Amino acid sequence: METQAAASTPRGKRTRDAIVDAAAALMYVDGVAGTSVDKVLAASGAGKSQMYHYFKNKEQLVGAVIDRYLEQILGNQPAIFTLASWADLETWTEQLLDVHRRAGGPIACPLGNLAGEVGDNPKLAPLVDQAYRTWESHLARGLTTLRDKGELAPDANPARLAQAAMTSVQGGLLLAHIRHDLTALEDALGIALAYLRGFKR
Amino acid sequence: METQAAASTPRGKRTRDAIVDAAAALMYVDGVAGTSVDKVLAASGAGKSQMYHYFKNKEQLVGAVIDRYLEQILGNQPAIFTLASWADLETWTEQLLDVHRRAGGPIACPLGNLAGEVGDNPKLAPLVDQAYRTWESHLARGLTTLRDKGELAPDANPARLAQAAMTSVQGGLLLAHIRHDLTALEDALGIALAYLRGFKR
DNA sequence: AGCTCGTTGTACTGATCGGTACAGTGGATC
DNA sequence: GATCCACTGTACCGATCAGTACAACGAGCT
Repeated sequence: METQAAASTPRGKRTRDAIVDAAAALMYVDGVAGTSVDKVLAASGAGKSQMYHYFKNKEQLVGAVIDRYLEQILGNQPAIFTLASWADLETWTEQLLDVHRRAGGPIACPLGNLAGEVGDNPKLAPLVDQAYRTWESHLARGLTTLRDKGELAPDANPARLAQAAMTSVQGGLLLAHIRHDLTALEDALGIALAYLRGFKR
Repeated sequence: METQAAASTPRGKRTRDAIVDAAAALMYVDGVAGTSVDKVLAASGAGKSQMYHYFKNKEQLVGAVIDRYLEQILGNQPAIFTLASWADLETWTEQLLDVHRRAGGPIACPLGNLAGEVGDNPKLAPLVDQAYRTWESHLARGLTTLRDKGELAPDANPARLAQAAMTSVQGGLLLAHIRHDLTALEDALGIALAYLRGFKR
């Protein structure tokens, strides 16, 4: 048993989810190290035995939180799953902005927040990396669709363009975060879209 | 005595600097919360009484570290102080890349790493914000120079363009960090430069 | 020499950390 | 209704955390 972290009962699944949800919410605001296991359990109403029943250690919990973040992020930008036109790309950027316009919490990407702290943790860094790659792959797939439909130049590289778009999203969110001002993200997305349109066919 | 953190003797200054240097290096890799005061003191060879002689608490040490990061960053891209032509801008991006090409440590912006963790700390977040604004202001000043020389469109907004460039730098560095691959930064800087050149006159 | 004050070393404290031990409990299955 | 096992509650552990107490040092000044 290496991975552990399974729940075989509906009740167990609910408890496990509650722990991950509480951890995700707390770590979004206070960071990984700033969120103790005890706080997570207090917030989720679970006991310590549950936590260590489902997770080998805190690191593994953080791993589950990273997965949860990816789910939340993609769930907040559903247009990314069906990108097939330039209008869809605009819709996608609008969804991205809307998430943070209705922001209750801080303006920030939960994965981006983790990136600095988790940085070079040998167990966690690959998980963050993978999450970003998954996110980006949806973008790349959409751009490939556009290219196949002849709306994007045949020599355009969807993977590379997708990475460029991701850098804009992340940079824009980072600046918007520390400035408490969405303008940085709006501009960054505008520039990214303009750049992509440069490959319009 | 609110700020404390002064050294009035050469010896004291050396000790204080050693503490800040050690803290800066450790926090770059392990993050703020992951770097205990004890580790900093062990690495700097100082004792606890020194630390609390020069800093009221750990938070204030982190404040000094943020300032140190800004000094290091600007010191690594001296072209930013004398931007006066399009060639200077290219030189600047090259310096930015060179820093991380000879990287011993991780590919990352120390301020960007902090951004996620410090996030919404009421004392530290403003310091990170201010550091970024200072950094960006040098860029804006350079763009203003270009505009005044007639090499940039008169209606171009240097502050806004500078912010756009910063988002590219930060986004590129974040992706390059988690991918251990400078390509993301190279592309981001290339796109940023191309965007700026769109306002060339 | 003696005084002063910035500076230093070491020992300590109470709180909190991640993680463990262990005795249960409750609902499904036979 | 006995059994089984996933699940739960609580008490506890050693380590480490940020921060404090306090006695001493040492260089410049008079």
